[in-house]
Amino acid sequence: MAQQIEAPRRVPLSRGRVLRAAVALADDAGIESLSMRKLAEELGVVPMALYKHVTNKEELLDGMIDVVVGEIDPPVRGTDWKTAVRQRILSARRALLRHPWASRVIESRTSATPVVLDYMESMIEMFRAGGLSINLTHHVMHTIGSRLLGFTQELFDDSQSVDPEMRVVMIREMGRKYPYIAEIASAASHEGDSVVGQGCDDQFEFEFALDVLLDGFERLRRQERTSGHHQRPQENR
Amino acid sequence: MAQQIEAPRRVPLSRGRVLRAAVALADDAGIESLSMRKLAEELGVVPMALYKHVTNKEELLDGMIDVVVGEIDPPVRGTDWKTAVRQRILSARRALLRHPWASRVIESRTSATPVVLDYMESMIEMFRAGGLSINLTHHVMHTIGSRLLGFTQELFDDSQSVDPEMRVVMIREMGRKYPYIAEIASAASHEGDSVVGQGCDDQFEFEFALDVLLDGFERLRRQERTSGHHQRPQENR
DNA sequence: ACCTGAACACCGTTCAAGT
DNA sequence: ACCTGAACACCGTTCAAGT
Repeated sequence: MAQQIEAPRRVPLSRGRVLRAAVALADDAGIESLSMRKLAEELGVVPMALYKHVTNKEELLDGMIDVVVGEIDPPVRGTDWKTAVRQRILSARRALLRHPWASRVIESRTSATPVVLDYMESMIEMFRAGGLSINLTHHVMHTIGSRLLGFTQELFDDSQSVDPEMRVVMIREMGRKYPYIAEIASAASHEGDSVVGQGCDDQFEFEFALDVLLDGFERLRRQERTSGHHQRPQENR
Repeated sequence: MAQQIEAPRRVPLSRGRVLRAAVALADDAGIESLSMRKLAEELGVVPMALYKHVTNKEELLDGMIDVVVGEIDPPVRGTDWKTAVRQRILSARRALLRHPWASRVIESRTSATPVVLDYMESMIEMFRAGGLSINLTHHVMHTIGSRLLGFTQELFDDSQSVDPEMRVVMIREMGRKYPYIAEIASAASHEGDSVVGQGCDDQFEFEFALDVLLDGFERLRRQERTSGHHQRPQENR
């Protein structure tokens, strides 16, 4: 009868369970504290037991990305290509914001998994259905880059929150050496209603950039249809 | 007299020498084999000696980025803002291509060094001098993101070279599950003269994307000047 | 055949002992 | 006061020994 009490969580390990536990651990404790050893401990298992379901840590990370990409909504039907693409990418962004570690892990990936390829395939299909040529779609995919999955490579991380007073002091301080940066930082503090009083409205910036791109693509698509062939945005050389 | 022979390279360590050695080591052996211990060995020094010139590995990486950013040409004078920005960013790209590890290290950085802030400050100055408002410049900086330093966050790494025959086989193989991706990959193989017969012309793709963005910014700048205030790219909501 | 403990070959960094 | 060897607290993964 002691047996019943002793081994209660004999849920057998599976790839799915390993991946879900890894995602949960990264969500809670941060990606930097996700190690094979800690994950094993979390699952009440010896480290080497993980290697039965995942060949190494790289593949574990690949699998975790697959979980996140799996959360992206399928394309909506019955609208123009631009609206459909826009909505899908914003859905991807929502998935990514739920897992703050995901964008950094995606950046570190060296090759795409089948799940990621599926996503890319269906995004390409949306552009092609919208009437973009193969070549234009190709360039569009390169141009949109990581935004396709709902994030942007920002040059610096301004996500750390500082209280408004402190922020004003920092901006004034900065203004001595970097007047132009300070000007922007200061303007960002007062701008829209949605800005909480500090830093940038990331969602606004993301959508702004996305719309610059989509509008540019639409313009190129129209050029293509009238001129009959694809051409560079402008002759800039 | 043995002394003269024994200690020939008594060049004293300095922050500059440490950073330059680190850059050289990363260039030669790859960023993944840059460790404090190996760098110390390279300099003929005990690991702990490095910590006199660099407080930890993070700061070493920051310093390495500063070396790369220091290689970017200053802005050219006497042209319109778009040409000047374009040329500067292409110079940044050249610096980055000389140090293939740099873009990944930049991605991993959490805050900007003074050298990087200097660069950003002078880029903002270029947009402002071109007549973009503070707010528009702000959004432009977010939109351009990592391209400001000459690279793009690509979703997958197609840099590994495969011989053309192998490539054709891979594309056909892929075509079964991912017809749209294969279509693009196949088109890319035959496209321009500059394409070496496989994969994408990264330089073309970079400039294409850059021009989509710069043209979009110029359009918004003109809108601003006629309407008197800044507005979203289009009313897309 | 499966599972797993110990060990290997590394890390970045602390710290106390040596000069 | 400076320098540095050894040690600490981790890694991911191999491998051989145990069941």
